[in-house]
Amino acid sequence: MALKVYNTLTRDMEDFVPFQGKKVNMYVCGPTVYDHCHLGHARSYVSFDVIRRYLIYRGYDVNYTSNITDVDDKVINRAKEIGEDPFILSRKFTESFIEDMETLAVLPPDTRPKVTEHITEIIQTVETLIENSAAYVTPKGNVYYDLTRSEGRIGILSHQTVEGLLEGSGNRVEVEYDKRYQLDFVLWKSAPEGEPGWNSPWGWGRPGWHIECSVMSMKYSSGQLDIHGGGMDLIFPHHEAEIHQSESCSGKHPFSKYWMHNGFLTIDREKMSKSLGNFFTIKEVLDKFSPGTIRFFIVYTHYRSTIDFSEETLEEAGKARKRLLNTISNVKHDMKEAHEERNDCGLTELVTETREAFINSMDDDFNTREAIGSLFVFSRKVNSIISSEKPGRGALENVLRFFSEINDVLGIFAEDESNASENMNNGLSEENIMEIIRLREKARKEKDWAKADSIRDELKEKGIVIEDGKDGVRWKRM
RNA sequence: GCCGAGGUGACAGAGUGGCUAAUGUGACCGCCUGCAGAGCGGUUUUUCGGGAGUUCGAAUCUUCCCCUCGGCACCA
Repeated sequence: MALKVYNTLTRDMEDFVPFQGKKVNMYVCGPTVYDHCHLGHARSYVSFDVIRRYLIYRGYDVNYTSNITDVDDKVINRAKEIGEDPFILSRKFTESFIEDMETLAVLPPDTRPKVTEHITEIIQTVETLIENSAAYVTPKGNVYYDLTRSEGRIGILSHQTVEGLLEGSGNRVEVEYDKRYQLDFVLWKSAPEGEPGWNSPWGWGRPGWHIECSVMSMKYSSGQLDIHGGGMDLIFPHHEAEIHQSESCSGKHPFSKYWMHNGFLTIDREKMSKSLGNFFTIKEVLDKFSPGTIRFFIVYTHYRSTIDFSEETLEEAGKARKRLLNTISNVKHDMKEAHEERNDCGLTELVTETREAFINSMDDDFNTREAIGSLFVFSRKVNSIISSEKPGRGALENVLRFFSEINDVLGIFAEDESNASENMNNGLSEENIMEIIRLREKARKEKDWAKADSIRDELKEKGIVIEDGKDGVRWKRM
């Protein structure tokens, strides 16, 4: 079965066939860094991270670019509000963003271009557009894209008619703009001296929002993309503007072969966004939930569906994920006592079956929900096998290797957690813990329950959970 | 106004023509246990917003109706 992808451009499921063989140029619109990123951003970048990882898993050579919009009216306004230098502000939030992505196990892009480092190229591109008579300069020093150049192609991505678009924009005519046609969009925006900006052939100013993505995506690919991604809110006007600009500039069609858009994250069914003020930053959510839980929460939903955020849904995700983590830790535990003998107990076949199911689901437009569903089945079966039979070392290793293979794609089993019982952190070494557990065992033998329980409580406070089982005591870090 | 998404068991959420619909949470039972928690095993929902139709057969296709939600140049 071939990999299928939903393409916003055609509104259809399509077989994924890149322009050239196994090479995939992928670009995902990055954040405007005027504040800490919120969970909605996490949703987008984690979703595309999984898509990227899966393509790699399937043998594609992925070149992944994701930008940082580090100059923009929002950045400047925010800086003004709090009396800070806009460039210092954007650098600070760029760092915050990168830190969040690392925490959530989002692989760093191959290239992470910043707008401020591409001003020359942006100006060149705008010049090219003017030369191609696809753009015009106004007396005020603004440059607009001339949409009459895209006659018949307006609404190509948003699937709206010109009338519909005009009507939609009717209520909010931007009077301060001096464009010829209501739907024209700005490529270069003149700015008063003293405001952040750059010199250009049209005077002091800044790039418009859309042009940067065209410039950077084309620069770091072969001029055409296989996949262009972003949040659904970017479909119009941002991504559509990119199509017009890029194609007018390069002459290559299509600018991007596949357009992929992730669904929103809502709170009480309302879109989480900065402008509505109903957002939680990634850092805020990290105070209450582990990175693994947050990532699992996102990956557990199909990337195009809306996810409604609440503490309950995150808690549920955490519990669900724990089931899988438990199997991993159970298998690891058994490995210690497993013999070399080749007692497979059907595990190898189970792994093969599950891998097949996983790939089938993921091939279907990255259906992570269904893919994870098959992992739960796998998990249950493995638990069942290891609790009733004694599989050999090789078979257990095979299971662990499979989990790690899955983790390469989904990134939901952070090593530090699944490995918790192996490592030492929070002040207590394994030795120490074993020592304490021996003390408690002694107390238990003497039926000194009070003492045993108090030791248990004490360990719990330090984040160590004791489980009295059939064959001895197990412990793990929370 | 224009465009779009969707209504599936207590909840969340897969499934888009065919064995009385995954999976997770919850609930219940059992195992384990000094107790507890955690863990493990099992059980639970004959049902897919409503009507009509197509079909040997539909949650899945067609049509009508009802309802919810999102986008429309700030936005992941």
